[in-house]
Amino acid sequence: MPYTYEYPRAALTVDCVVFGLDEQELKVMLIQRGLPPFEGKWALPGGFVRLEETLDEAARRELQEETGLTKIFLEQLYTFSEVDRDPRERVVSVAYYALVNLSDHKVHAATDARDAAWFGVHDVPSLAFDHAGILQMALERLRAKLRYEPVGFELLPKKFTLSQLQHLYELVLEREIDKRNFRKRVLAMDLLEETDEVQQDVAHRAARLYRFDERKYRRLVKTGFHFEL
Amino acid sequence: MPYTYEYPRAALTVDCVVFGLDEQELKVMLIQRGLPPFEGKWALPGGFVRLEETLDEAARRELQEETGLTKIFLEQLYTFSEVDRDPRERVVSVAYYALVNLSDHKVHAATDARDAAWFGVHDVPSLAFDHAGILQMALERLRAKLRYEPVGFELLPKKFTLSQLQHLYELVLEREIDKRNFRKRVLAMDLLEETDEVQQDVAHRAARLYRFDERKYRRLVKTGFHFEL
DNA sequence: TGAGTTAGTGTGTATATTACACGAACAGTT
DNA sequence: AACTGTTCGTGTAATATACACACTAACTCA
Repeated sequence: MPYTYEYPRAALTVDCVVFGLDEQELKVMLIQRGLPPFEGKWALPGGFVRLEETLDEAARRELQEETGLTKIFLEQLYTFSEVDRDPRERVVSVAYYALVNLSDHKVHAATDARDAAWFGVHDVPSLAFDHAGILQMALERLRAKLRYEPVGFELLPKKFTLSQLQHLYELVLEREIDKRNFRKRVLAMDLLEETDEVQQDVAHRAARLYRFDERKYRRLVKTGFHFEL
Repeated sequence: MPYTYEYPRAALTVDCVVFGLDEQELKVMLIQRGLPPFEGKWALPGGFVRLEETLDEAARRELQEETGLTKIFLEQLYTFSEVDRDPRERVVSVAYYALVNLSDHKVHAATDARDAAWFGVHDVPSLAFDHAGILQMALERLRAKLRYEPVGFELLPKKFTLSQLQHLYELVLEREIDKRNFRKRVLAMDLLEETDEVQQDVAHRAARLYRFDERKYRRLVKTGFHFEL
């Protein structure tokens, strides 16, 4: 069943840059393409937008279909529109970036992807389309956001230690942070709730677990509070 | 000449939020629609994206066609995709925001717009489509950017006084700023070049004119410098 | 020459940021 | 039971930054 229009139209896709945090590294999810163009190449998960869904919905649906990820942090990044970015025809792609914590979400490849896998952000293979550029922009955005919005917690389990949090900041921002000053600043914001639990199964003194109090954050924002780390 | 596709496609448009600065107020450019839907209503300038142009190019072309504005600061804002945002059919719109200085650019309405005019941002009429939401987001973005990127200069003439600059910050951020501290901070960044000219035709002591040194800014950014006001 | 208006300037105080090191806690090993 | 290895958790002093604040200078116009 063909669809006909008076003027030519670009195809519209979404692409997702999914970041995850591992003990040692910031990772990004890639899928190996099972279909042309760029068959066999690694690419960002994504696909065509349907007429009855918004872009956000399309991004979530594609993530679910291709990687099994659901209910994760997802935010629009930028819309890429170079005329020749897809060799087949004119395709405009709205890029999203997503944050997941690797301990809670196991990834499985599906449908039109041969395989899905995590790559260290400094160790990604050559990518299909203009996906390298999209990844680059997503990284810059993540680094910027981390400083003035509490998005980092999305990369950690619900309960985490202050060291894990610091480690995350060090990995993403690629600079060392002083432990005492970091803890002072974080706790001074009064957005972390101390739980009565500690880390399990570590071969050294166990660290206290904290939880990010998102309600409190939202309340404070309305009164002019401004997150900053 | 019809264009046929295997799957249905959304139409793709760009919409531009053009900000301008007047002595008293931050203004936004609106056009009065000359065609349905929303005929006669005020709306953001914009229109359909052609297959042979990028989104940036489309935004610049539409601005040129509808308002005569060229060579202005223009940056992508967000892509809006609510399924029913256009009553005719599915239309996805990529929003841009632009900054112009009113003294150098005179606006004239054209083509499919009945009229183009500036409105104070706190005094806009009811707008077509979801343009009120787009304007809202553009304002938030402008306020945020003003603080950590030197975009404010785009709203001023090439040579301006420190008072004009301060006035701009006060108008956009909607708070008063201490004169001495503001001048200290601005000059400490060492990005303004003092000209040997002063204001003309004022009925009081004339202020010195300054110029923003964009080259210097770009150079500094590469070495890790971070604008902040 | 006097009135009105904006330009231009410095200092002290409070607050925030930085740099920095060691004893406590716990698991595992001998 | 003692020892080893590892991470946890904590405070202070020095420095830098942010803030509050008021008067004289320069100019136009009546």
